[in-house]
Amino acid sequence: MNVFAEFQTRIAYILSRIIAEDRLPADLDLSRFVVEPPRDPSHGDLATNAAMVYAKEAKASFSNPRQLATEIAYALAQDSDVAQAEVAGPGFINIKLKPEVYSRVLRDALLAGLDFGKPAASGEAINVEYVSANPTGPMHVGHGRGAVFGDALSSLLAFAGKKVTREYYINDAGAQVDLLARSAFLRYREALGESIGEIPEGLYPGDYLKPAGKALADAHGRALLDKPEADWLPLVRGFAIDAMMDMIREDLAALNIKHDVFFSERSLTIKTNGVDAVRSVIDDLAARGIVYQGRLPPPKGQLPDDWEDREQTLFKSTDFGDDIDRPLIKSDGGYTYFASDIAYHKSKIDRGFNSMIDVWGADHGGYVKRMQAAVKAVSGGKASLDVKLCQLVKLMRDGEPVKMSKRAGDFVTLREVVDEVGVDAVRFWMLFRKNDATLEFDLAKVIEQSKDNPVFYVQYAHARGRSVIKQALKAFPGLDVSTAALANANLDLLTDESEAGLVKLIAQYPRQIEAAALAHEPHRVAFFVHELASSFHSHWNRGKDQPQLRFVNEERRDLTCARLALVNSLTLVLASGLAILGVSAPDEMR
RNA sequence: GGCCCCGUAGCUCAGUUGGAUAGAGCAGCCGCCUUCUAAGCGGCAGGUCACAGGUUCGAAUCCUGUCGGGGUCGCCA
Repeated sequence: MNVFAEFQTRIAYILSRIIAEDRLPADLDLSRFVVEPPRDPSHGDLATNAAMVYAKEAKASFSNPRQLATEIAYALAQDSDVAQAEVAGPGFINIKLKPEVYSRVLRDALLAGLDFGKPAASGEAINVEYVSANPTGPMHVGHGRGAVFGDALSSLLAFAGKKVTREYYINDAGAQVDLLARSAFLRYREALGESIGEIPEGLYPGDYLKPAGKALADAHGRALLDKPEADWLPLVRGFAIDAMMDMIREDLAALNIKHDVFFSERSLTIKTNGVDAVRSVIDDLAARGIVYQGRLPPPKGQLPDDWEDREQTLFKSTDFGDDIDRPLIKSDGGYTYFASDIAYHKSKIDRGFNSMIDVWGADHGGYVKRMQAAVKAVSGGKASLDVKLCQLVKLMRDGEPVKMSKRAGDFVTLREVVDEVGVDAVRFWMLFRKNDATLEFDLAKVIEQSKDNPVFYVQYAHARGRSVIKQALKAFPGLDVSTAALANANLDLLTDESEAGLVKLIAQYPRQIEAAALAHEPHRVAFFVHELASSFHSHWNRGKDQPQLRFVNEERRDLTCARLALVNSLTLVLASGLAILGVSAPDEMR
């Protein structure tokens, strides 16, 4: 039950009656106004700006917004759930609900359990592509942010009733995987006892390739040593990519992240009937006249020293909102990354996704417009692509940046960080920030189990709630604390203002979920559970000075049950929110 | 130079898609454990929402420009 959504509907109905009387235009967009909690709680439980939003359209029949507001408020006051509806300021309508509405919400939350706040499933298929780190080495912290963000966003959307496919795009087709293969081949020779010396500049020097080299030696003995590169490269490449993907999957598993689909870029360049998927898209677009041969102006600012003005195959992305047309074929005749990316997104569309989200690093920001242009072109405007850019992670320790050696292979891996601070802390910390703001990740702070750390703060609230229920069982042995039983408690006994505040916050959960899912912003869930935890801790502490407010009251079984109902639904909402974030909700923290 | 993101309290950040008197947490100061977990709570102090215009009943939020920080700029991925 979402009281905000319900009143949105009821107010829309009131407006439609006014429309029926020809006092508002028939084509009024009834989704323009909002119903939200007023910033100042003394204003009531709900506030709507409906009268002000439609001020212009109302001019003909109403002398000012307040007059329209007065009429809506009058109609609202007849609603059996409304205690009071009054006009304030320039035309706000403040609504006070009858207490039993909140009893209903609470009962609803208990019975729905972890499904509370879940809207009716729309079943819309949505593809979320995230991580997509190159299969050339272990994941670093920056990858981790995108991974956690994409995973939480997927969970959020799934909770909001979408059919979510979590996808990983393996960049296994570029020059970087050939370098990987050469690097692995060196490790192979090393495993066979050769002294390989320093890894040459440009290859991947990390020790993580040693096991792959060893495995190659075990599988092929000395058979590859004397062959020319052209003969061993595809084999070693495939082998090394598999090894790297296994490693990346392990890194992801350490963060409880799983993908449904691993999509290989290389598979797009495999020919069936003489044509590969990339060629086929280019041909399609060319047939429609939006791929052409032409010249690009040289880039502004500093000119690359190897700039060569030449005619090339261009996609007319300017027709679809991009600033410049984009090349599809490299000077060596291979496809550009963009070309295969068009084929890749077409594959998503062909697989039934009209709604796609890509999670990228901020360094790919310049790529967003062309990709969206391509999706528009390929789908004929039917499909939409939202790109979420995750900003840099600044890794710190005690306020000092963690030094990362320039020499590759010596960076701090995601795995090291997870092992040091734990999954819950990494995930929450990365989600407790908007994706497009840079993230300061201080290992010392993240690991600190204290008030300084929002992870433990929220988890503690959950544990504390569970503990209250345990304590209640001591005072009332055999008490039925199942959600079904608690839903039957006399919830009207929750009359204290601070208790009511908690219930009202719980009532906001469905609305927060809806907004977060709509905006593709999982951080809102993190902030919401934090706020809920804060209100709970605050209320709990009131019981210190005012023992009559404590949850467990040995003389009042009925009151205790009502309060346990509150605590129970509160822990359910915390657990639900934390589950979306992929953070555990422990029953105790000692 | 073009494009994208950011600029809110000393620091790290929220701000319900344009709403009412801009909020948290740290850091600072003053309090609270014979209390269902003090991993907690209450209070004080802290602001020209970078700047200047514009849009309207109403702007931290939208538009234009300026300044500052970051990213990116044919064939890398």
